[in-house]
This record gives sequence, structure tokens and C-alpha cells, in this order.
Amino acid sequence: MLKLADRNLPKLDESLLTGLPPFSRLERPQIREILDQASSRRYDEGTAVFREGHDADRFFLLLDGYLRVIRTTPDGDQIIVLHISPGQLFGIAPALQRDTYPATAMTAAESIALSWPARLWSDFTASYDGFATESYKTLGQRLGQIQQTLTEMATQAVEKRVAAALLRMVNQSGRKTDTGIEIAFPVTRQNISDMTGTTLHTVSRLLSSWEKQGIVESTRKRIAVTDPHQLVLISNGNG
Amino acid sequence: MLKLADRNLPKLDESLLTGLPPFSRLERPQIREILDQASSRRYDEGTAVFREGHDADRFFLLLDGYLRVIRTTPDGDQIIVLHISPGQLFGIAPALQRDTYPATAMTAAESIALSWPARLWSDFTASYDGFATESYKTLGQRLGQIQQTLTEMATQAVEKRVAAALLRMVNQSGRKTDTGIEIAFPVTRQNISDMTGTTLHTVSRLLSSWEKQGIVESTRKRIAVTDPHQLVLISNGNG
DNA sequence: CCGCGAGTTTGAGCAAGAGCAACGTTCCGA
DNA sequence: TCGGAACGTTGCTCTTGCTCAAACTCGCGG
Repeated sequence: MLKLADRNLPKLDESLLTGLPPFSRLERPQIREILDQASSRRYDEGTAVFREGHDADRFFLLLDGYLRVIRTTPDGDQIIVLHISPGQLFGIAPALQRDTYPATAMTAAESIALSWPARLWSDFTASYDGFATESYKTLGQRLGQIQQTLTEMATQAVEKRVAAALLRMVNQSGRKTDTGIEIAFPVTRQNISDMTGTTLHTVSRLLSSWEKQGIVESTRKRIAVTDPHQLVLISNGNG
Repeated sequence: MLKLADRNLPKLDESLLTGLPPFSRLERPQIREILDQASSRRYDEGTAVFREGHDADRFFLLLDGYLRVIRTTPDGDQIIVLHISPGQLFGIAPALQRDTYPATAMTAAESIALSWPARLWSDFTASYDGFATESYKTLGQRLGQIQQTLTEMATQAVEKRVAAALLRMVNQSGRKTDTGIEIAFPVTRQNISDMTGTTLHTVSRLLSSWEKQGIVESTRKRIAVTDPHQLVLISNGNG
């Protein structure tokens, strides 16, 4: 159960949801209804919102921060399936008639998420025009992205996979800085190796080499791409 | 457009759909309605039902046969994302608001499929109780399976991946024979390497070795597992 | 029944990248 | 300000499994 301190006592503002795809076709009173049924909670960096195998009793919307969706193998290896950005629904196992979550959601940075009890999913899809359509659209995009990652993993050499992983993070969360485009959340070499099925050693060597070539800049846990075009070339094989 | 010869002129029998998950809660007249709007078509082994990138203008139900869902990379490598068995919906891109198919569907054996125009999807989910629920449940399972494959690909050595791929095919389409459990559709070494991101050479070596150990039996394009338990051990690392 | 083509087997060499080890650096909290 | 933990770098070794090459075999169509 959520502790009292975790619930958002001052009323949530309607502007939180307006404009987000699942709610874009709704009027203020409907958004009000939806918000009144939501719980809001803040999560420190590196904590789990839910874990693989646990009861899928709620579904979520990320308001602020970034999440990693992670699967762990029986022998402890883990891989990052995808990242979630603000405004996206996640943990929608209830929509797929699953009774447990198929993966773990970890915060990559301090985050804030709304959540609703699983049983409300069918209410939402029935009552709110466009909610189902937009949610399943998101799901379709996510499915496509995972298939994309799968094909990369199966056919591409490590260097290309790492380049592609960086580009994906930049596209999803890139912030312009004076020197390049920075990934908006902390990323370690280990994280990148978990996205690409390699080791942190190999990732470290690749980043060092790219840094020498002026393609990326990185401090500990922070990565910026200074020459995205070059990275695209690498990810397509013309390194 | 479908040619006349492809349409099933004698009325489709209602028993084709009864009992299949998406239609299990429906009465005969509703099933009649659904069938009357369907096109039926037969496909030779090795032909495409639809191709990646093409207009997602229909969705399908496999009545008989087996399909491979395939993605191809820009440089011509291809990987088999999953297999479709009789009774399953496929090509449901319309349900996910996609305007093109994200993958190609090839017949692994001679097959028969029904299909409906994409625009009917929303009619079906609105009119037929349980159709949406069951369809999205299938989708959820498929998503989970792809994530599973992705983690394997990223963390497991080739031998384990191949063992796991064989087990998946056996579980999905295994037919008991006097000597073991046979995969119900033709499978080449190349096919297996396309499922596991390796080469046909490596697969051939593995199968030869397993054959010597009495774990599998294979003729050209036909594979049977004689000792599934042993394969499970291999796929878990205790080779 | 023959011949061809698609699929398979096997060998040898080689390179990508994993594993291991040791050291360096940054950050944070006491 | 100091110490330690977490993260990163780099060199070396060793293995996995890919590449290339060549021969083999099954099964089908003519």
C-alpha cells in the first residue's frame, strides 16, 4: 500500500495530462476524473517502480524522470529492454491481461509517476474516447522498437549496436548543450553494455576511441554526442 | 485485390472459429457474421502473406499451416522473430494503429488463412464481447516472448540459444512420433540460424553433435527431439 | 533412373570480443 | 579533509564462433 506521504495531497493540476497522447481528445472534466483516481509518487534514482513477476495490480504514467525496463535472467545477467520518457504510459500489463509484470521498471533518474489500479483500465478504455486507440498505438511502437533491437542484436557487430544504442537514447531524451546533444539521464558503461549485450570493458574502449575522434564527450555517468552524423555512419557500417 | 479463385465460394463452416480464443465467447450468429466478411486463401510453402513496409490493410487468422514472422535488415540479413500456429491472429498491425506491417509473414508450410479489411478491427472490438480482450492478451504473450528472445540473444552463448529455439518450436508445434517429438513444419539449419543470430555452419555442427548423443534426430528439413529433457539442460547451461 | 539443385557436413584459419587483472579517477559522505 | 566506494581505463590472454572452402547427400522433376 502507498504511504500517506506518497500520495499527492494538493490536487493534481489538470495541465499535467493535457496534450499527452492517451488523453489528448479529452475535456477538462474527464481529465479531472482521471486525476482524482490517480496516486502520485516520487522515486529516487535507482529504485524500482515495480518488479518482474510481481502482481500487476497498477498501471502507470511517467510525469517526470526516466525509467529503464529491465529483464533479468535466472543466472543474474540483466538487459535493458527499453527506456521510458516523461508522458509515456508504462507497466500496462493489465491491458494485456497479464497478472504479473513481465519486466522490472527502474528509475534512471529521480522520477515522478502517476498510477491507477489495474481494474480501472477497462473503465478508461470504455469511457474515454481515444484512450484505447492511443495506448495501443504506443504499444505497437514499443513492439516495433523491441523487434528492431532484436534484429540488431542478432545481426550487427558490437560497435554498431553500441552506436545504435547511443543514438536511440539521444533521440529519446537528447538535450542540446553548447558542445553537443546530451542524454538527459545518467548512463554508465555498464548500462550501455546491458542495452547491447556486451561487456562494460568493450563499451569503455569504444567510447574512448570515439572520444578521441571527437564524436562523443563523456564524464562519469553523463554522455553527450558531439557528432551524431558520424555515429549514424558507424551504426550503418561505414565506420 | 484477391482473385476470384482465392475466395472461398462454398460458405465457410462456423466450426472453423468456434473455440478459438478471440471468438470463444461468441454465439453462432455472430461467428456467421464474422465469417461472411472474411476472405479465405491458400498459400504455398515459402510464400509471403504480407511484407514488411507494405500497407497494413488487412488482418489475418491462420487456419492451417505455419508462418514465420521475419525482419530483414538494410544489408540483407534476416531474422525470424517468431512463429505463428493455427488458430492465431497475425498481421494485426491495424490494431496498433500502424499503417504498414512491421515485419514479413512467410509460410513455413502450405497454409490457409482468413483475413478481414483493417477497418473492421474497430467493429470487431466494439461488437464482439471478448474479442478485444483476447486479442490483446495474445499480443501481450507475444511481446513477452520477444522480450524473452531478446534477453537470450543478449546474454546466452550460441549453444543455449539454439537449444532454446528448438524447444520453442517443439512446444509450439511438437507432434509425437514413435521416436520422439517432431517439429510440425519444415526447418532448415539456415532457418534455425535465422532464429538465433548465428550461421548455418554452427547450427549444423551442434545438431550433428546432439544427434550423436541421441538428443535429436533429423533428416533434411525435418527435426525431431528424442530427449527434450537433455535439451532443457543445455538451454539452462548444464550441457 | 539420372542429374541437378537445395540443403548439409566438415575442416582449417582467424578475428572479435569476453574474461581477467591491475590501476586510475571521481564523487560523496563522515 | 580524508577515506572508501563506485565507476572507468587499459593491457594481455584465450575462447567462441565466424569466414572461407570444398565435398557430400538427399530428394525431386524430367
